Amino acid sequence: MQENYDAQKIEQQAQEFWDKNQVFKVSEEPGKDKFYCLSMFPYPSGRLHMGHVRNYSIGDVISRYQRMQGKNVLQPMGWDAFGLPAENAAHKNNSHPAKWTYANIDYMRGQLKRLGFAYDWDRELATCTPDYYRWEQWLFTRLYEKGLVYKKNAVVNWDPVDQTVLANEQVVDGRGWRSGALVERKEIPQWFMKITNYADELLQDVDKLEGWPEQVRTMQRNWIGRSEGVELQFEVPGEESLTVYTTRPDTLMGVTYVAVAAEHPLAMKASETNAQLKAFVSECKNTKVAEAELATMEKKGIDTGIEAKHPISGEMVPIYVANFVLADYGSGAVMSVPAHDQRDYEFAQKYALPIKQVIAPANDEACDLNKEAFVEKGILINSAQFDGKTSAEAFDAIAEYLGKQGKGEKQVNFRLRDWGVSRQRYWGTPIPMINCDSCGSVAVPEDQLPVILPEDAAFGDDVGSPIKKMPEFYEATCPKCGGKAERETDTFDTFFESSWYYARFTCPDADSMLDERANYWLPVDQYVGGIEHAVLHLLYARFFHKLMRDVGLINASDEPFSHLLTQGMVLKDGTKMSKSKGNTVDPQGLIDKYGADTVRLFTMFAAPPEQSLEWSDSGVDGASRFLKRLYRIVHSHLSQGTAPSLNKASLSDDQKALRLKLHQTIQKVSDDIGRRYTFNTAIAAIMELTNEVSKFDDSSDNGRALMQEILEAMVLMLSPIVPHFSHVIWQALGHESAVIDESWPELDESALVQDSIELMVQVNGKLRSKIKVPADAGKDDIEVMALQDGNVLNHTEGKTVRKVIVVPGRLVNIVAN
RNA sequence: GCCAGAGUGAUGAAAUUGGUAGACAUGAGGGAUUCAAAAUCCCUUGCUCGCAAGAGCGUGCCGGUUCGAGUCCGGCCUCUGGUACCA
Repeated sequence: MQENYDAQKIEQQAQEFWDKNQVFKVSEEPGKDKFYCLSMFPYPSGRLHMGHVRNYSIGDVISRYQRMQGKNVLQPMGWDAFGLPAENAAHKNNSHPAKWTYANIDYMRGQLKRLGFAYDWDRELATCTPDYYRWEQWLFTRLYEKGLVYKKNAVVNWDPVDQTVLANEQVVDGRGWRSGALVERKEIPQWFMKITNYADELLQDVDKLEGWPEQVRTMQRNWIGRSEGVELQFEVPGEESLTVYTTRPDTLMGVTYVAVAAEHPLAMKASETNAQLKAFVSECKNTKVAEAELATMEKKGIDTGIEAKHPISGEMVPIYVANFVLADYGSGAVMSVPAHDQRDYEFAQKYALPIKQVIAPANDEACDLNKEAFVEKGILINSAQFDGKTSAEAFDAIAEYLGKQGKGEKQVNFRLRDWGVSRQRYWGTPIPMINCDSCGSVAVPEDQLPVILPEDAAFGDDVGSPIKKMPEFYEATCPKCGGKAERETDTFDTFFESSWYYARFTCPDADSMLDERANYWLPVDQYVGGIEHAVLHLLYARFFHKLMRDVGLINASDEPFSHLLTQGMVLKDGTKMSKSKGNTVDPQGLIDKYGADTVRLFTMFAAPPEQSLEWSDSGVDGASRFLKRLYRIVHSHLSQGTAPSLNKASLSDDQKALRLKLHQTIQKVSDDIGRRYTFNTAIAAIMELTNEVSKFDDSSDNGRALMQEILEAMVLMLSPIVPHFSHVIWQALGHESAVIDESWPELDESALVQDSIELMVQVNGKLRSKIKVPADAGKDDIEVMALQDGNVLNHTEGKTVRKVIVVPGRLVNIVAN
């Protein structure tokens, strides 16, 4: 063994061994417990950033730990390769998205290999290859046949100067980021997937996800947002009735106006003869298509001059056009009850609309309608025949009344909207549809798939998707009538690709979307990724899993990910590290300077995985110091020759104490890595043990034997975290085998037995002393010992002891006054 | 706005089920070693008072529950993520 720790050399040596012996390659082994550990695959943005290193280190630690538990572990890696940044880079560099993407993949693959992650690289996939995306085109056409896909108009951000659709992040202060033009909302036809058909199942199955963090389950539930309410109609003389949905039908008698979206047909019609209204509708066009924008902007509205008839009272109420009503959600119209809804209240105050109280507080709750709306439930007043009913009773009574009149009925509603999958971009999967003048939308037949994205498209500074200007791409023949038709030039939302990659990894070379191998490996046992994906990506992947199940591709599971670890963000200067913010720390420099193991160790040590990690360059030194120190300890131990075997029966007190520490450490580290996933405290425990070991100077046979036992256990426990270091040290410690094939160290319960333990003694909840008691001491004995303690007597003198609380193994609290 | 988190020394953090607040590490200060430096090793390090023993205070803010609260409850403040076309 070389005297000094040379990370670069050791890491090269370990990696050559892994490569040569193909140790990460894995196949189905029926009869052996499988463990599928997946880290969210990266978008190939150029270089790895610290968030990647953190994410993949976590996944690798879990994978290697599970392998040491004897599991058949699958850990794959691939590339989420379609997306907007590639197009932006292509425009900027006058290059091509494909070229940029593939170059990034090559570079980043090298970085991942350099970090020593135990991936089965034979399963690598990139979503921008036809071999991959053809199967989602195939699924889409199947779903079209099943009626789960449809086309409708939806609003996008439109840049009137560049004549292109903008992503929300491309809209800065209401203007296009390139042109600076005021962005307009524009309705265009787009493809949708009926995720709402699965809303009930997606919601109910959240209950099954016991291996998920509670916060993510809550976010999923809230996002789906099931509510029970009533859908009802307001007649509009001479026009179509307005349909509205409310979760508070008990407040129906308090409706004083109705609001519709600017894009609503009624608004459009009224604005034809009303210049002021027309100007307002036009102004409403200048808001970005983002919920946060709509929710925080100043609420404005204008009277259409049209009135609607209240379905119960028959009174006429004004119809307003309001900028906060979503056109493509629900019916584009809402009823307003200013007395019992805060937003309606503020709107009514602003436009001097009547505020009619119809709910009185049931208890002594505050209700001052001069100050704010009363939003709690209560007892109905001013509601004709419904007066005196509770809100709950009125809910049913009003729904029943409306039902009899044919003006409404109870309805379950979801906040979740259908998934719009069309993107007006180039670098994505072509949507496999053909538009025929006589047949309408026709799916591309299976034998004509894949629809290949032309990678030779011209890509200059001209914005917009080049395939929209490529006749050789869009000119097509209608599969139904054989007539001239046009191919869809929109591409899929990139969430499409990331919604099923986890399944494709089980059979990346299958000549169908999935084959039987999927049922062996799925579901993913442990999924690891950023908390930013807590809602959308995870929901879409759950949806896809159910879709693939329902077309018969998966039969053994209803959910894709049984355990989820949501890794916190790596922050720099208090904000997310990301390429778009330009505050990334390049891990490459650290790897070059310290080696992969130090970078991995520091990343795991700096914070628990679920917590955000504020990056600081200092601290990496500490990780490096620890490895050097441990290396020196091993070197010095080995320089004394081969250690004899341990005689457990004749341990000295010091040896016993150190062996206790060792097995306490094994117990803690096993729990921290195996159950808690708190790698930082696992490492801290090993560091503590190292500190004890370096104070231990004992060259007796049993001393050296104990040292060997400790060093071997430490190397095994560290091997998931610093695998190169551990690979080399393990062999130096005299083993022929590779550490990656070893089992996790075993706990010796007998080493944990202690004769006496220390208890804290409090007087009135304040720590006053510590006492040492026999491990098997009874409560009464402990109480007596505590009360006799010198400093305890100082604090109880002149007082009466009222109560003594003994918490076994922990503390004694004496209550005295 | 809404949904979900977070807030503890100079810094990253620990405290797992309501039971020693600050483990482990960084930084800083002091010392050893060295011609010198680097590296390494040892000691000190929440604040205040005290020679010391020890005492008081201390986990974003205000209040509550409890023998006991960083942890539970109510109300705030600040920051972070998501908010359906960034991924």
